[in-house]
Amino acid sequence: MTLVSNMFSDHPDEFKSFSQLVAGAMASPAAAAVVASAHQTPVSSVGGGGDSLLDPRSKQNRPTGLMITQPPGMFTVPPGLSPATLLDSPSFFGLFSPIQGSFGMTHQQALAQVTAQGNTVQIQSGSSTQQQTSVTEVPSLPAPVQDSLQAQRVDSAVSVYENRSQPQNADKPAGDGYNWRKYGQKQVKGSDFPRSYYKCTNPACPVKKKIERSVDGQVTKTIYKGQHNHEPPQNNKRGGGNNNGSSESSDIANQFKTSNNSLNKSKRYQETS
DNA sequence: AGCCTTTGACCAGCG
DNA sequence: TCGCTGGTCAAAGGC
Repeated sequence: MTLVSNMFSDHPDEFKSFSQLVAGAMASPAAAAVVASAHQTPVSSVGGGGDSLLDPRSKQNRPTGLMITQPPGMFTVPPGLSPATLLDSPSFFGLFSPIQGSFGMTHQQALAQVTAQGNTVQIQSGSSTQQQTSVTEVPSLPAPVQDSLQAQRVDSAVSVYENRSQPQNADKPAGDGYNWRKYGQKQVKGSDFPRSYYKCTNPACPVKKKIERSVDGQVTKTIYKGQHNHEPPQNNKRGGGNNNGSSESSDIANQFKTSNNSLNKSKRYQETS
């Protein structure tokens, strides 16, 4: 984080376009992890362990095209961390504690607090082996899901370091602590790659995620979204569109809307696994 | 048998 | 009002 922050602030004229910026970021795996997270809310920034991302010079010097808006309550974590392992990580709560005033709280307390807030967590992931910067948004987990994931998180915590150096597999994303079922795929406007839609297979789990993958199978973007426990159950009406009653999902969808011409939904891509 | 993926169709939101 | 777009459903087929 600090490395990139310094890169922006020390060389304000060095990156003038998105491609230049990405190229520069890719030169450093650590830098790649924060390319798209340049603009953070205060909550987002605490993960950097300080004020490195709050440097006003950084904001001024970045091209506007790079700016990615984020809903409040999102923050970034290093590549390779899964939602489940993230929740189990002491550093995860360290990310929240400065804002929440929860220094010294237990994992259970912090977990409950985060869940109650219904925050969405955004993870930026990238590696030297990936040509795209991955964006992962992770929802806070509903309590039933947290319970069901307790055992899984033990294994996830062990494997997190192994995963860091490996490309993500969107088709078999069980490594993030969830079991997913794909329920749709579509070519979306403004994206070069098809977007796949996954649901958590756990009946008590409202979490969904969208994954965009490049033609060579690399994950370019992962967006998690979840529903709060107090929200009404989903309408099972066929073809419901945004009829799940979740305002959050609309916000996230709008976050990635663009004005480019579309490739119709009929255009499908065959994913390889 | 059960779960998963694929994919055409449907629907709501939005400009 | 209408067309575009993203998100979802559900039948069909595969494993």
